[in-house]
Amino acid sequence: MSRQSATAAQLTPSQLLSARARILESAAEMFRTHGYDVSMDVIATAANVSKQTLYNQFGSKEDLFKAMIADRAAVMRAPLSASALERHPRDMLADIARQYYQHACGEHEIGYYRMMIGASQQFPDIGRAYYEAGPKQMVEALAQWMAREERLGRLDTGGDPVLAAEHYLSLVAGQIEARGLLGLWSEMAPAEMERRARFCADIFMRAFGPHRLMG
Amino acid sequence: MSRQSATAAQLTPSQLLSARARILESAAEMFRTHGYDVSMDVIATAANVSKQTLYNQFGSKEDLFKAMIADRAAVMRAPLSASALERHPRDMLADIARQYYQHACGEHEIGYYRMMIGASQQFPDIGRAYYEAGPKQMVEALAQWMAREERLGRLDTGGDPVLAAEHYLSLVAGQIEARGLLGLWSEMAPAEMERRARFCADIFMRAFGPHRLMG
DNA sequence: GAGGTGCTGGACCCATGGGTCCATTTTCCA
DNA sequence: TGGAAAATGGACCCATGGGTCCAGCACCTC
Repeated sequence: MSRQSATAAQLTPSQLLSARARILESAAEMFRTHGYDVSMDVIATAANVSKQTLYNQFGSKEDLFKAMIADRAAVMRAPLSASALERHPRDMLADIARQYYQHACGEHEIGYYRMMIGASQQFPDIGRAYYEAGPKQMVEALAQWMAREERLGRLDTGGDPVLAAEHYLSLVAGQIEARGLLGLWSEMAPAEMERRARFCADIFMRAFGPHRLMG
Repeated sequence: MSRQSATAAQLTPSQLLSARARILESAAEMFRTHGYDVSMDVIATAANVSKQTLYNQFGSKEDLFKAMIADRAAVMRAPLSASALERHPRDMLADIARQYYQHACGEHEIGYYRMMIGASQQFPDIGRAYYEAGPKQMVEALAQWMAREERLGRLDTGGDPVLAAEHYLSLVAGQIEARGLLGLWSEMAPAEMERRARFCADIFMRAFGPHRLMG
């Protein structure tokens, strides 16, 4: 009885990866969709791997989970493309919002976020790791950019670019993220994304633009 | 062998409640701190009740959980006190932020929120119920107030008070909530709360105040 | 082709936990 | 005060799931 992978014509892309990578990929998917409660059997089946191999590669469920987190963290990097830094702040900000709406608030990413939140109760260090690999990186990158714009006289954050950056990201994420975490999917249309992105950028510029009305 | 409750002098407050209320209270606490995975034995012990009583009152773990949600939802009402509606918007807004920082973003409330997020994966209808009993109520109450203020000429939300209300709440919650969900506790000092509350109100007024600079 | 290495699948062990049962005790109300 | 109703606690059933073991098979290297 030859295994599936013996029939070369039917190799799916994931089967071409090493066993370890394949396991990590499947584990991420299973953890994301089922939470930490997925059984190891399910993960093994999804990875098209025997349970024993799974335990050979990763000593325990906890270890597998942590390895997967570390693997995912590497994927989450480079959130703010350093390109096009010379555009007008309003355009840059709107673009950040657009990117967020297109990539970061879908069922996929929110699923990971939800999983991290659940896991951070069981494994406290995981919450910190996720925060520092994800949200914190975005805040810092944005704050640096804002500080630069402030020196150029194109923004006025009142000397606290970090707080301003946090506020902008909160503005963008808004209730969207909260609704997603609770499983309420609103299926934003492209036009709606565009509207919200512009709205966020406008609001921010009104509050932090160079010609502030009041001190 | 007399039971604890027979010695009247040592009755704790929770023992004075009816069995059902006591169970709900303990269940909420256990679910909050341990997630949905707490065993029924632990809940029964915490409620100082036998397992059988627990199953007599609530048919199953799932039913108990849902009953607890419903019970909690009733507690979460009345987030925006209707009093003092005639104050200056800036003060009103700052006060909302203050209330949030003092009550809604502590370990306790965030714990419930985290639990809901976890549960909404297992029981999809719970996410909606929680959202509608909690965040949505706040958004709507705030939006109504904003619409009123707009008619009075003291705010200018551009005709979308709901979006403005969502934005203000996002501004207030900001990264605080995200960090709390991931188990990162920053222990905000009162002075810091005050600073953030004022900052939020100021920012909002700059963007949505009556004398807007640009359309 | 011999032999080591590693994978497979499937049986297996055992702790946990949802849920039930029941003999006994407590409580409550007539 | 007596009896029904409800609570107790502790044994019990059984499904699930983490983790192990093992006999066989595939592959790779010398």
